[in-house]
Amino acid sequence: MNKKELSEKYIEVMPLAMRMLKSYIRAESEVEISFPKYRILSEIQSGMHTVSSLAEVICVSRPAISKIIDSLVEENYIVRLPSKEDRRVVHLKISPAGKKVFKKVRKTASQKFVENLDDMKASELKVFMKSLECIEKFVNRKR
Amino acid sequence: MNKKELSEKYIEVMPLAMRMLKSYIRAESEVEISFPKYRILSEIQSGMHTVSSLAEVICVSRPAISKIIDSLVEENYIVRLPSKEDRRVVHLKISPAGKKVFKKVRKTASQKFVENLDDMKASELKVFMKSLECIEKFVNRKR
DNA sequence: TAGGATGGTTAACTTAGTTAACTATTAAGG
DNA sequence: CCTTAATAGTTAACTAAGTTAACCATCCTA
Repeated sequence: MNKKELSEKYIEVMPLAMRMLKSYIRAESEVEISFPKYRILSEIQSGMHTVSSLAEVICVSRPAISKIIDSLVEENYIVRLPSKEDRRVVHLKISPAGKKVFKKVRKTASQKFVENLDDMKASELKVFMKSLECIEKFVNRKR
Repeated sequence: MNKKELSEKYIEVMPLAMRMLKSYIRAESEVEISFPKYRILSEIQSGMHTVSSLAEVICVSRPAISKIIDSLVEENYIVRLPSKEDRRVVHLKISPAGKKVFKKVRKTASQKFVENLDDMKASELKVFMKSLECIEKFVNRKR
């Protein structure tokens, strides 16, 4: 197995896979949301509730996060809550509206995705899942 | 196998995989190049030599491609050659400098990638390759 | 208690994308 | 032929998302 070949395949495939995903996220006709915003909502829900932690997990600068937060606050999808313990930090909380949008977008994306899977056999699905887990293992090694 | 689970895994893993790739492309310290530019150089070399064909394969609007081409021409990495047969079309050709940069960046990215693989066994590499092929098959179905 | 570290924001800028409108050219039907 | 439609590319005007540098407020620590 040629490692160089492998890396070239990776370089070839990932942008396509990512583009497909983005098109799913943005395919929601009623509630439009960008992919970065979707990711932020998602991460906040799974416990990342400060600008710094978001910046770290998404691997983006803090000002970038701060600006997207501005826009999400503007849209009433999240609220900024200054911390009592440490007055430098601002806790980010998803609003009911934000939760609703997030769920809707996730559902639509998931449906689109599933549509694309509908003629796959169980065995193929299993292979697909294993593939994703393999990629996941790769991106998570050596942090 | 739960299809919804599968889609959620996909949504989780792909952004990470993509971010890793981008960091490799931009890791070249001497010759810095953005990922979209890298992709365009890559596609031109594999035969896509008009704005339209690039826009289609990269799934981006033609004006977007046209503008990046402007910048690549400015940097002397590619040249625009008006076609003789059809005077509407402009053929894009990579310059020696462009080829050099592309190769250098690809080499660096590939090295970084390979570094990350170095403790993988042959069998694991094979699984990885199969995984990428699986993803590839998925993104290429139903066009 | 002074000095450095941390958390967040603002400012100024760049890149990459969008749609709409335009020019030039080619293809096609009556 | 000649008008009309389609195609290739660019320009214009705009937006989103990213960068670095600089700044303020707060907290920690020697």
